[in-house]
Amino acid sequence: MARKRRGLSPRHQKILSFIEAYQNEAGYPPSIREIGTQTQISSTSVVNYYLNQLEEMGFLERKSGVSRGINLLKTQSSNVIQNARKTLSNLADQLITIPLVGNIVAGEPMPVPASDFSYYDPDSGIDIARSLLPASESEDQLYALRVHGDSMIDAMVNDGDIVVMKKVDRARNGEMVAVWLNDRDETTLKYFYLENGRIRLQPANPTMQPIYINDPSTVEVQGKVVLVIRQISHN
Amino acid sequence: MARKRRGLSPRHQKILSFIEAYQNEAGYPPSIREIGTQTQISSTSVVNYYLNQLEEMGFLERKSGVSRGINLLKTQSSNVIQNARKTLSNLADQLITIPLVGNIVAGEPMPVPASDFSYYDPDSGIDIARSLLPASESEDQLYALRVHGDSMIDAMVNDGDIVVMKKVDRARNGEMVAVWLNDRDETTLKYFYLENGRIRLQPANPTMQPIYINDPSTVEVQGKVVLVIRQISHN
DNA sequence: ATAATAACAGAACAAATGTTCAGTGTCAAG
DNA sequence: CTTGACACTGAACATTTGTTCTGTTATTAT
Repeated sequence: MARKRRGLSPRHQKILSFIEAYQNEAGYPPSIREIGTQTQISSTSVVNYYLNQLEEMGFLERKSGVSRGINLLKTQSSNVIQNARKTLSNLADQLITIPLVGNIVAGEPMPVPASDFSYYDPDSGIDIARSLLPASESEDQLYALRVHGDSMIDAMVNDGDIVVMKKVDRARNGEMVAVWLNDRDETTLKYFYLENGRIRLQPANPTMQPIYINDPSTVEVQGKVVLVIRQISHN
Repeated sequence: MARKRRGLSPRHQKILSFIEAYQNEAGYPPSIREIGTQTQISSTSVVNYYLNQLEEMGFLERKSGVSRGINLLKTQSSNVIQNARKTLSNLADQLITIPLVGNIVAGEPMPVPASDFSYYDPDSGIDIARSLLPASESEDQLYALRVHGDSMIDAMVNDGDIVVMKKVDRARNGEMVAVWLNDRDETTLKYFYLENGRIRLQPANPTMQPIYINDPSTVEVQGKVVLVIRQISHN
């Protein structure tokens, strides 16, 4: 047997990179003789020989009979484009738009989007960097509300703040949730704890006292709070 | 005189778009005869005639003597790339990274970046959608701090919250600022009001009382608060 | 060493392709 | 109408270019 050909020989590489450089510069592929001259190959048949190999390896396509009928397949520039596309989609992924579906007021039920609300118009949405959200949050269950009034100050949430919520119907212990209290006709934001049959709603403000609810059916969990944003307006 | 040639005739356009399509498909430009066949031009000399015109108009370059020596200059695909680049930079503009330079604690002076701190390493930065910030905010003066402890609850800011600040050394009335109180050895976040020589520092929490300071030299304005972000962690 | 295969040389050939040129028709301005 | 620029035809011609063929030289396995 003769020598094994593993991967690309220096000549293969030289030819490939020359073709690509030529193509980028001239706008069309080089001829066989031009390739030969630039890669120190004296005979056109040898260039032909290598081109056929490169075609079999899948690096290019040739059209027999046509001058300069070389179509580079795995080029550097195609990588550039692919990378750009990748970066593009990555960037797009990093920024997600969350629909601002309404206001949250203590005295009235808060708006909750329908179970499948992917069809909303983003006429009023807020843009959030993905990195601000918990890593695994599926973004299609998120919506945002603007807080109206000072009634949420025990949750450290101000008038005008934006709360980003995730649609859930049951809360786990320690999560901050928006709940509707049936017996009080009131919406509130509290940390949720279910402790041996009794619900404890703990204000975020550590100086304030929790609410205890013995009948869990009187609280309706509207969603859990994922993010609170306060934009300070300067006039 | 003869008829004026204004812009591109249908034939010019047909030839150009064919060359581009061919180039994209095959990876190399078409020959003159191929162009003629596809654009219903019977004579190679006419194709040559048009190609020379298109070259003079700057749509392509030709290398005399070389087969398929056509280099398309103003192609659609170059537009695609340009657009992608544009979109890319637009997207990048929408998302800005703000350096997280340290913690803000009531009992000690808060870190303030140097006057020109554009050279920081973004080892720990937070990404913010531009739309969340006041429109005209120049982003190079922004930095972020993480709040440590419960001492800012009168500013409605919790332990762990992130405050995005803008570097200023003087505050205007109504702005929320971080100030260092010399005589108390304390950092605090308050709304700033200068009222006939006296400074009023108003807590964000409407249930709390303001601080009045008669000697303006005892307060050092460290920056104004632009945004407050609270990430609710779910374990 | 020897055989087999890969790598290369050189030249001849044929096909593809660009170039040129002598004409023809058309249209609009003078 | 005449003229001249423009649009176009057809074909011949000259190069460029890919292809092929014969042969030589290196490399490697047995």
